Amino acid sequence: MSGVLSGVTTSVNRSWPIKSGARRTTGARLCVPLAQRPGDAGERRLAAPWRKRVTVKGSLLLTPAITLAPIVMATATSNHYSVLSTPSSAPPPHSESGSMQQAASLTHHHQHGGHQDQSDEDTPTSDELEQFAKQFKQRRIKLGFTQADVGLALGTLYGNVFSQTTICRFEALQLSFKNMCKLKPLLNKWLEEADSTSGSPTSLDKIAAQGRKRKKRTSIEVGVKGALESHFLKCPKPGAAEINSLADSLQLEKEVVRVWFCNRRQKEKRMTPAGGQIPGGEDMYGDTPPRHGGQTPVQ
DNA sequence: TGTATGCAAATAAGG
DNA sequence: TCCTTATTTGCATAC
Repeated sequence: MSGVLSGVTTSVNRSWPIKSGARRTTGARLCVPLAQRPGDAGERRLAAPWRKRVTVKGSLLLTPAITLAPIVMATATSNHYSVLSTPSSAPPPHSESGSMQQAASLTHHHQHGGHQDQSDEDTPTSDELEQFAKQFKQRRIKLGFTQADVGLALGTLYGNVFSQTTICRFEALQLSFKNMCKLKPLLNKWLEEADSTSGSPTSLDKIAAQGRKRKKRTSIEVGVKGALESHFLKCPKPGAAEINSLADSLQLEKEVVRVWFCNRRQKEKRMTPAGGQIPGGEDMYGDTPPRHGGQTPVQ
């Protein structure tokens, strides 16, 4: 579906070799936070990372982040990407719809009742989010949808596709609190739709408005990346003209190259010990502005 | 086959 | 117009 990127790059192949230290080799599939890894927004890796410090409506919630480890383990159901109307596999017997209704209603806990706007009134508490995520997952599985199904369905319904990854992280509470709040209504709508198999799109269109369509992630090939890298070493902050010619020679969008350099600089800074020296010498940009008191570690 | 996760591309916000 | 910083999101791959 989203395989097409207007004319550019989206290369197909794996572009990044798995680093030897990569976590995925550790075997266990724990929700191990990678916060320690410089440069990783480690917070997100925790289940409900926000629970440990988020203040909602003035109240400070602090349940151990661990609380919400993987719940219900999916009973594997085979499938292909399908949209709402077609559950991945034969939908499991619709038993226990009782508890299934809960998730949806849970969401409306605040939202309905009044019809309030997205004001703080609407902001779910982290407990509600946790609860919703949990029940969402249970219901999704019961309905016979995979995470990928849901992601795609959101695209179909709202014009806003999400990846399996995102749905997965939502369920595992591995998104930021704000992000969770943002996705929740969409998922809840989907849930309602999925339930009322009637299939008549309700007020979905309204939500579609939010739909920003994210550019498909460009996969930069290893060779190209190498070229960028070596260029970066020589000149970490190329000017527009340089970016243009680089983009030309590498056959990348100018914007892709620009963003690559931005991200690369960002990475460089992250890897640089807090107040410290770069393993290769002084500040390579030569302009390290004493910005806002330094970089804010991402917790 | 579906789910979990590392790394990084894309985007948002403020300057 | 482009930068920095922070955050969101997904590809690729491990499990």
